Amino acid sequence: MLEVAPDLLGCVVAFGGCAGVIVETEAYHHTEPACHAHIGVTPRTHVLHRGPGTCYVYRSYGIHALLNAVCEPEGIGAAVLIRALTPLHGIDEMRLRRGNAELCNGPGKLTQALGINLSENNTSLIDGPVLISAGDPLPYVTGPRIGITKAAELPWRFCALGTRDVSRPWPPGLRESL
DNA sequence: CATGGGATTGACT
DNA sequence: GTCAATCCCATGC
Repeated sequence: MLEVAPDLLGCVVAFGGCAGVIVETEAYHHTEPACHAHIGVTPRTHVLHRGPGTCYVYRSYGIHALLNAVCEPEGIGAAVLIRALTPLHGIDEMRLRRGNAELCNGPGKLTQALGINLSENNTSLIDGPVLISAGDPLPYVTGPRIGITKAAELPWRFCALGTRDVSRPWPPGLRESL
């Protein structure tokens, strides 16, 4: 889990003609209360227990879809939240959905840019429709996770260095790495 | 069956 | 910096 989250930095996520390089992730594990799987297996969280390569999409604040990659073995509830991408392909299509705002520098923004919604929940990240393919490792820094109220002190946020495409607040050291 | 909280964003003071 | 928007689902009566 804590290996997979930084490993995903530099990987490519693709959906419907659009693609981007992952530059920011956060790790969630059922042993800590910020993870949805912490409460156990329910109709909502069973997706988190289905094993590596499963796509978990859920709606936050009633508005935004957040994209996760399940990565612990089957039966262990855990996932990596994809928080930001560097746009790679289909940028025109992303702009149609996002307007002139930033395209992918936030978990709710990137799903809107790629067109991912709740119907992609519980699908395969290997067979599609959402695809994640391996990429070159990126240098990164760790920090506390963003926007949560429980277990906020765990340094389970992973940000690639040398890119402006991560969500705010930027971690210390990012600005200097540009 | 009613209620409340949430891994966010964008607009506004 | 603050705040509302708004849907899904877990929880409690």
